[in-house]
Amino acid sequence: MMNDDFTIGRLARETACKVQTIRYYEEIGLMPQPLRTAGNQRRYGPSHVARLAFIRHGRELGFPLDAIRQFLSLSDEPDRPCEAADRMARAQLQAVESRIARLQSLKVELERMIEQCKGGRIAECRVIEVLADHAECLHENHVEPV
Amino acid sequence: MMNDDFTIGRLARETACKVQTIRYYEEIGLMPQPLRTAGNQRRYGPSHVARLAFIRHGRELGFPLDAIRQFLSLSDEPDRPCEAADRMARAQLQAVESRIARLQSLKVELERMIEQCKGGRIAECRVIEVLADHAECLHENHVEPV
DNA sequence: CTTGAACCTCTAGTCGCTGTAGCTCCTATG
DNA sequence: CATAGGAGCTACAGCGACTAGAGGTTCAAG
Repeated sequence: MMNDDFTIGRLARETACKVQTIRYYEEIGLMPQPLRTAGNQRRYGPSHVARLAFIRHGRELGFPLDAIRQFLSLSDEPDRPCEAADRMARAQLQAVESRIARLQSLKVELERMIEQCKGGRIAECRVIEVLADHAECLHENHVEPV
Repeated sequence: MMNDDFTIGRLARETACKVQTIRYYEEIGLMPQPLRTAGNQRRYGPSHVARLAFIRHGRELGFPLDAIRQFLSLSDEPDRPCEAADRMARAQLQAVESRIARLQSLKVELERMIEQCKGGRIAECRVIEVLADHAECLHENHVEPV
């Protein structure tokens, strides 16, 4: 009926996801347990392809698996308001924006460091110097994880 | 002589680093084993403060511990050319730049997703839709890890 | 001398996979 | 029909850089 005839390898190719990753998603309950052949091999159908593509796309957009789990359960209730999905997307946007800001300030500092290094001996190396002495930085606020 | 009289907690406060993290750095050989009191507690001196500050600053600039390990061994040989340090800093800058580029394209896509969502039901939610169908994305290239 | 904050070791957990070892299964060819 | 080998299976270890907790000990102030 639902012709579940894709092997895990086929599913992996279809969705550009590694085989082990699919098994991992199953283990943590993100992908449902598929049918098995008599010889215990997994067999998938189109619904699995769609679900895995959804997950992978979410990951590519930087959502953590937990957010994706929530998106998936939201998408199971098409009549409910999409407020929650919207909120999660906005939160992710915020997270992305703050990481960009953080990386921009790192970039500036690294550039400054590199530019001032005239390629002499370690003793005069600005790169090492700046690392050694935080006071030489312009930015005090590079604290959250990169 | 070198008055090693900072406790680990004091060192942690001094460098804005957690106590466990200091012990972890010692475990992986990034920080040297300090003196111990008769009661087996660690006692640190100014050189430890400097070294840990160096490490933390490197981390804040996004360098992996391995790069920091190299910086540290470079700074032990002040007469050698600083080429290697320079190269590492440039590599880090490149990494930062490519992460910024990647995040910028995520940002655009998230904004598009959010902007088109009119806040109705899940069934019409653009956020869910875009996640479900990769073809709705403009960017094909969001593949590397965030 | 007592209290309690800070220290100690050891272990396990985080996140999202990735890799390996040592099997079994499936299918295509001879 | 036998066999080869690619693909599948489970189970577990490892990555990076910490972080958290249990359960015990030490230190310094009062």
